[in-house]
Amino acid sequence: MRLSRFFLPILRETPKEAEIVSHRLMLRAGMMRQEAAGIYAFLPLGLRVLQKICNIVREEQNRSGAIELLMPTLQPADLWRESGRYEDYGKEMLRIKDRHAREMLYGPTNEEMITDIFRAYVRSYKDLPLNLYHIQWKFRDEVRPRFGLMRGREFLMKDAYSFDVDQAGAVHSYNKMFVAYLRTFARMGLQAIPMVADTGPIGGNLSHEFIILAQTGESEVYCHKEYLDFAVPDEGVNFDDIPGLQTTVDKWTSLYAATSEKHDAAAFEALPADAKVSARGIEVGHIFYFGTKYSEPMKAVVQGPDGVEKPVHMGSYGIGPSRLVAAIIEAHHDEAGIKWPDSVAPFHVAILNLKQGDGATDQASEKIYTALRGKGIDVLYHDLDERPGSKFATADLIGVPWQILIGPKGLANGQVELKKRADGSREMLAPEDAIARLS
RNA sequence: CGGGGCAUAGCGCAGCCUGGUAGCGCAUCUGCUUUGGGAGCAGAGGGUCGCAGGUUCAAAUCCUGCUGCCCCGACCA
Repeated sequence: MRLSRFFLPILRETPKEAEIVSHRLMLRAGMMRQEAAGIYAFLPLGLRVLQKICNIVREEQNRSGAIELLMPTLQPADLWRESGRYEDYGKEMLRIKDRHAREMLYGPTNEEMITDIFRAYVRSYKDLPLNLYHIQWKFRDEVRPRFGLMRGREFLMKDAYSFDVDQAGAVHSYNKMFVAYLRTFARMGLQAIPMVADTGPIGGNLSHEFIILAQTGESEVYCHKEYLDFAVPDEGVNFDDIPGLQTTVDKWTSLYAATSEKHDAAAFEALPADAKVSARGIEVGHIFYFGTKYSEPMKAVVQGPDGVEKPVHMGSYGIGPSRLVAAIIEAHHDEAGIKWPDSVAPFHVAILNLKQGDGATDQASEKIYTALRGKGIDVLYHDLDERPGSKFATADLIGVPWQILIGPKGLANGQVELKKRADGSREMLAPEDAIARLS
């Protein structure tokens, strides 16, 4: 992508409404724009990151055996009357009437709808287990939205719903998601720690929040230090290996880890002094097992081998991709801007032509640009007529992992400079070598 | 929802107390010079001062009401 043909509205100064670093940097980097309290438009750069995140989420959901579908944002109120949650949800739910005065709502979550879909088609235990997910916008009319994408009212959520004949099956489904989540966050450069969680209005009795540690986190969390070094299962993990998955989950839940709501001060104090980690955390995922809470009132039943109909055991599993954009920035930034992990970077490499209009640098830049594109690499070519300093600042701000600096000085020796954004390291290379390095 | 604050050009702000020509920096446009860490000079464009009432000869400025947004707290993926 040539910057001259892209839409990247960089802000040199920070809009005053932005308090936390991810919010500031997203606005400055031209990733998003606020349209109302807690409601944002994703601009092209932000969308690229969001899509990368969604794709990782999708790959890991698929790998674990979950199946993607897409439910609507608007739902009929009647479904929610069946579960009893239409009244329970309160003002957080955005209620709407259509032209026929039918009561609708903008979905804050989808348990009722997925249960409705399930019960319409599934009759037999032979069709289970089943895990259906979608990635869709949600709306929760928070009293006080804040911190940009971190706590918006409209947010993108991946929500998966599992269906099993019995509790043992449901626990395995839960474990699959547990492991899929470990992998998902790790791939984004985040060390997420599963913590014992409150089940909240969704209900149930088996639940974990996946928390990443960050100074600007919204809640106090407490955990054992060893979690920070635990290895995440590799992509060869066998999701059908019931005891194997259980062993992994047991390991990841063996040590103390809790958010402030579930904090047990005595248990935490009992840990060795150097093992105690008390920090701020950002919730990036939440998984629940809630049994027959919805299947029973909504009559989502299957016949077992014995011919008896029983309500299915369900769980639901959320990840907030839009919040993750902010969370990743909180974990990966410095004074100059964002430092995207490769896996979610909006572009893999930025070419900075340090003397636009100069025959030699123009030619070298074009050549490298074409070569990288030919290899299918996401490259942003800064081809505007700006001074070097300005190009450096822009590239550092938007956080592209690699920068190729092409200037007259280097070219005089037949070299360009390759800079790694993460640690600022740089080296002079022949253009072909820089290209090879990035391939 | 309780408490606090803000609203003046795209962004950041001054002006308001003490009413009288709407200003500064950055950004934008034109030209020339410049080109390895947010360039210099010269010129230009851009604002119903959040909205609605009121006071006054006259309101960005004083008064009343409303709306939007931000922060702290309570609540949540």
